[in-house]
Amino acid sequence: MTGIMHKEVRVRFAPSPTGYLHVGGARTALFNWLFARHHGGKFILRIEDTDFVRSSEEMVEGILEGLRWLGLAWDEGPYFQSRRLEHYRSFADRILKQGNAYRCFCKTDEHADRKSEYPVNAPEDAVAHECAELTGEDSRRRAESGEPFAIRFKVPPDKTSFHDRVFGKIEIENKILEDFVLIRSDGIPTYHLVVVADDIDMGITHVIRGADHLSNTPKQILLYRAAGSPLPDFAHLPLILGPDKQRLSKRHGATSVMAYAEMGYLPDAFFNFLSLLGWSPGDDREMLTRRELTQLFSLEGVGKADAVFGPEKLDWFNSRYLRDISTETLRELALKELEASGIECFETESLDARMELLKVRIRKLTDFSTIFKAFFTDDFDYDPAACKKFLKDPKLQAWIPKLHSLYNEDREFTLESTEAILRSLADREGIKAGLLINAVRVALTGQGVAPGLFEVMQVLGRQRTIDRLERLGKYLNSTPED
RNA sequence: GUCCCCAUCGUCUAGACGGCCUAGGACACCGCGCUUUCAAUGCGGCAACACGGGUUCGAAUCCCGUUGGGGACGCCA
Repeated sequence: MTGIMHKEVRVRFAPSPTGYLHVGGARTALFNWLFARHHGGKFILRIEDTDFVRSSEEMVEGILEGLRWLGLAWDEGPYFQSRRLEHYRSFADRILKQGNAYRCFCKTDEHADRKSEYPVNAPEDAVAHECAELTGEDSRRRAESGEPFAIRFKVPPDKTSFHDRVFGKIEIENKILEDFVLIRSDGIPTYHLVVVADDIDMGITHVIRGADHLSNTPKQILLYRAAGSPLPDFAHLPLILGPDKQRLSKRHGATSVMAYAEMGYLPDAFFNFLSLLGWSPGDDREMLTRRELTQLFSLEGVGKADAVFGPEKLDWFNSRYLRDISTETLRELALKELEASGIECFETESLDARMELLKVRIRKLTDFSTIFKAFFTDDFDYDPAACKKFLKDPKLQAWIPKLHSLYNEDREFTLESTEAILRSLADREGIKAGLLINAVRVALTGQGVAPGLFEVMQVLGRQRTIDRLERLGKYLNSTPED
């Protein structure tokens, strides 16, 4: 156990499958992964599913899916705590035999009562447990007679302190700690026990987890001591909060990692964004590859203050990654997105040209099936705002058919010819070209904003351009002026 | 209520030994340029050391207090 392996860094991500992988958990996993990779160590996945009521198989799958999407491959596991119950029991027995724990025969609701009282009583110290005073003889006899009991850790007097790699020295008075349960009366071990037992067992060298565990750490340290095991390094990560500075929750919208996948974010962008939440390389760099991140990551760069999860910057990262991606990859992603949205894409030949036009304008993959839908299907609507802005001139009713027939006669239909035709029509009519251009943009894309109009014509092709002009003509005729 | 922790622009943050900080970068936002709209891009702008005391020749950086925020106090994890 010790010896040859003692230098290898071993970290773990230990989610409980009572929900999907949320951004906070993902960030924790990410930092663990980065730390392991940086040190050439192992990243272990452990599922903490000792809460049988709330845990589910489905959630486990969801968590694995999220980790895979983010590209956080684990080196060992997943280990399931629900399959190691015997192990924890023997760990607890050992503590019990040593006299560092005792059987508690109280009913569970007795403690519930006491708990409801304590904000009123505001006791200095934790409530005492009379079962701690039971003699070994009594205790054993009652246990053997079949009376149900829990096993509680006997918190020793004095103080407990430790050095956290991000928060520094943490110290508490042990008397504020209640004798906590190790094994419930139904025989199922609790979190504090399993986490310590497993971390010892799996040779975890660095416990990197959310700061919500900071005040639980002293209890666990007591357990390490009782077990006679050396302490791992602890590094608690500041929490991720919602824009209202409250703990991130469903109220804040999407908190599940897979929701971001579905909204069209790229895993690399999300990865990069997450890596900068609570950590900084120390300089101004922000666009960082996994490789760079791995090289740069260190616990020293982790800040202490909680971070607000603001999606605007994620959007920016995403658009940057989208822009830098290869056309082939983008094409595949676009096709996947269109398929998922039930859009049948026409003319796959000019797809790459369309990608080129669109890539600097999209912020999310879903933009392909929403605002830029008209680049892939004829089944699109005119954006009401665009109509209001660009189709209001009644003369358009005459100009659009003219343009339609001009393009119909234009055999070349090149970038140059299409532009020349439109501009000369504008000249003859004595109007600004922009007026026509904007209207035609609505005709071709349904939107008020799009890539350069004549380039759009090229990627759509002559026939489609003509058809769409005709469609606009009909639309203008059928719409009563206002 | 008790204990623990945190505190730089709206947001993410840089800011090792206190002086290089009239506090830097990025996102967002606002102008201007480019332009057929948008995006991209270039330039410029707005905007922070929570507050109060110390220590010091000198503090965003150290100490104390206040305020604010978060977390933990379960036979949940």
